[in-house]
Amino acid sequence: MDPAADTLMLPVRDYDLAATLDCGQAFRWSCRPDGAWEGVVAGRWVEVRSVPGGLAARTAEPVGDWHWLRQYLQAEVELAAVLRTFPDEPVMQAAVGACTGLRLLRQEPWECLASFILSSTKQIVQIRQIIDLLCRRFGEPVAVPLGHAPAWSFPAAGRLAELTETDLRACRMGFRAPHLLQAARRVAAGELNLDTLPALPLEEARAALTSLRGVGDKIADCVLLFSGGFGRAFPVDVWVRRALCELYFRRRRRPTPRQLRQFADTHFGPNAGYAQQYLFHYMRRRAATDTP
DNA sequence: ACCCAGGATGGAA
DNA sequence: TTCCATCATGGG
Repeated sequence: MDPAADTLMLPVRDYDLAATLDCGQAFRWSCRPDGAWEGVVAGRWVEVRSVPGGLAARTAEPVGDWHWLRQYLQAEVELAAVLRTFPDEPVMQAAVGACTGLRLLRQEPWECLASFILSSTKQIVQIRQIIDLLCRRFGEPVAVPLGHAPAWSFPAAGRLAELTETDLRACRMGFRAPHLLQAARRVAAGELNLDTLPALPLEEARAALTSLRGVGDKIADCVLLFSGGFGRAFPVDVWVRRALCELYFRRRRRPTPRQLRQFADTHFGPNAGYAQQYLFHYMRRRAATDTP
């Protein structure tokens, strides 16, 4: 054990690390053969593993205040209480039954916004590759355990703001490059303050985000749900649309985006975003296992 | 070769 | 309104 390392124990039950860290809400985690997950949060390398009674975390350097990780993992959330707010119907029962322990993280706003700007029409594997390239090129090296492979922070908005579109395109992000660049510049200039979004009503926060080029309702809701604490934000991507159409609109005409929004806003309750993540994970897992 | 991916946008029908 | 092409890139 590295003498410079620091550890933290988080008592929690119903926390499925694999489902949570690898379900498309965050893109920087990797699972080691021994089952531990490592990533970079708030500019620190960190390893998290499941242990009897909860989660155990380890950093490369001493940590005084663990708030950054407690905030990120949201282990104090009582999952059972969240699940109880879901509508009592067979679809949600099946979705919850398929992946107990799936949780929502509370991510850093800029990394979350930038990541989902890069997510449009990309598979999760590719999103991870793009973000990895971006961090290697423009992030800051962070301390890692002795002998460990190097790791980088997620580049700050101010760092990306000083780049050119060509620099970003070199990270294989294609037409998303100008979108990311504009977002970085507006955030760095203080024209868009991500830290104040959580205090706004959902509609206003969403409008602030969709004022960015390349950010529509779906990406905005990802940012609001995964980093802003908006429990009712409900991102509708291809998987969730598929879930809603197949599981709730079976015998009806193909719903318009407007109808889907209306349904999502009224059917799933105060933790609609949580329900959405269960549907997302449920559909993806089904697709992965059903097909030969 | 073809279709699809945690989309968004502007213009045509 | 709804439909459609386009954007860039890589996996299956």
